[in-house]
Amino acid sequence: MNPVTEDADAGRTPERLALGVAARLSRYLQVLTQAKKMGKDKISSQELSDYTHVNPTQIRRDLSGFGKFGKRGVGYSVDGLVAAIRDILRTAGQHNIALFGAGNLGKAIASSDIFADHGFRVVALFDSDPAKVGESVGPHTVRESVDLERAVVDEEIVVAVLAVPAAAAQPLADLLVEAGVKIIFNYSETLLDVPPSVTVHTSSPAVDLLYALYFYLT
Amino acid sequence: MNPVTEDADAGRTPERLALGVAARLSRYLQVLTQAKKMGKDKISSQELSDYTHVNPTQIRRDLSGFGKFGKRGVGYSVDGLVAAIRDILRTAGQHNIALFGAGNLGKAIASSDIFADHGFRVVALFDSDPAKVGESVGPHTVRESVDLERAVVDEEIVVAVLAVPAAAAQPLADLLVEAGVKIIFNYSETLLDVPPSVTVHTSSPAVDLLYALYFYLT
DNA sequence: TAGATTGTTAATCGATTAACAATC
DNA sequence: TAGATTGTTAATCGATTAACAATC
Repeated sequence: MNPVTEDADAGRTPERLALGVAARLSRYLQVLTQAKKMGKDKISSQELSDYTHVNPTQIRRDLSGFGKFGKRGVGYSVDGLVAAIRDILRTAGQHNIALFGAGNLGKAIASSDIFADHGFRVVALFDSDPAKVGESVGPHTVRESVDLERAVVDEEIVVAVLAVPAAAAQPLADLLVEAGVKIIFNYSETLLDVPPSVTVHTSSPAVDLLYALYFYLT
Repeated sequence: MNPVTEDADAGRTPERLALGVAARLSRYLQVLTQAKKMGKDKISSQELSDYTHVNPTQIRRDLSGFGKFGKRGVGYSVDGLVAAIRDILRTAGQHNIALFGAGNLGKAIASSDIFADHGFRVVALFDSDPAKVGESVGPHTVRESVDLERAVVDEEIVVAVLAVPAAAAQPLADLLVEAGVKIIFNYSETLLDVPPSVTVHTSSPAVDLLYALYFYLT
């Protein structure tokens, strides 16, 4: 039940998705992945709305722009929708991640399957502390950052996840840019300066919390 | 140099901010906090734009709706703008957090100052594992969850941060709702079912990554 | 069939941007 | 003064929503 039997995508979506649509589709995907784990087979736009806080009409609208994925009176097939959204986002494949920092946060990420569920595979774990090199963390062995440039090329690493102290973040980012990494996921608080061709996403739980708090306090 | 000398806010912003505005103001605040750490005194809308990827005109527009915080030809005072935004978001005070789970992730959060920078104070660290109770993590001592309900009331806890295994998340959320917690910050992958009066924010780095990847691949 | 839920329209609302005078 | 950057307007564009026929 492949939702796209012809290679018609190039014709249908010649341009990028609007930022908002891409963000929402990613969120639907997360909920669908969890719903599947919980044994759900079908899901309605109303249920998706309960978990994402996106208006159900808008969910149907977002999806219907790309095809008719639902069944009236029934809802959407969880598997079918996962496949459809992955196709729309063109992120159906496997993507390799390098993880930097084997402290508490690095270990937490390396041991979790939060990335694996979405097709991201941690293929390397680096730490600058010689005492940590060689240590085992989950399925990984901590490596020296000296291998960095070769690893990026050899292991086709597109994304670097930074779980390092604030002071180490910018120098490391510079090395990563030079090595050809295109997306840096920054868990430190530092503001990173990189060329425009590289995307930095800084994780900021405190910002999310401020935002949630505003709507609680008002 | 208090940007709001009269208590005119009630008159000026009788309603909630639009969702987008509140989200963006939170992000400006994060950048400003970091800029201050880096010793910056003044900042322009262009610089703010470089770090937030928000259009500089929109930044000025967002801010000018609440007052004239900048100086033409100069920019914004970092300190002044931090105070102004905290005032607009009404999150100028201290807010108490309870943290659940003293595993790798819980330890990482407890030791970080990522929340402290924004006025959030971790006042309690709980773990259900008796072996961990009593252990020291940064400035905290791991407590038993039995104290939960009393702690929420006595220590005025508004936000609970969940760094627990997926299987433990929903039962814990049920307890927290009963104890009167209003905001749950969920670091597990689980979809949590809570009453409408409680806000759940599920952290999903993989979703953010999918989103970033889409714009890299296209 | 009866009930439920999608797909889609039409209308509104808010977000976004370019441009530029005001002014530090 | 000259250069820079804000505050603000006006015009456009996309997001959001209610409503309902189509149909499973």
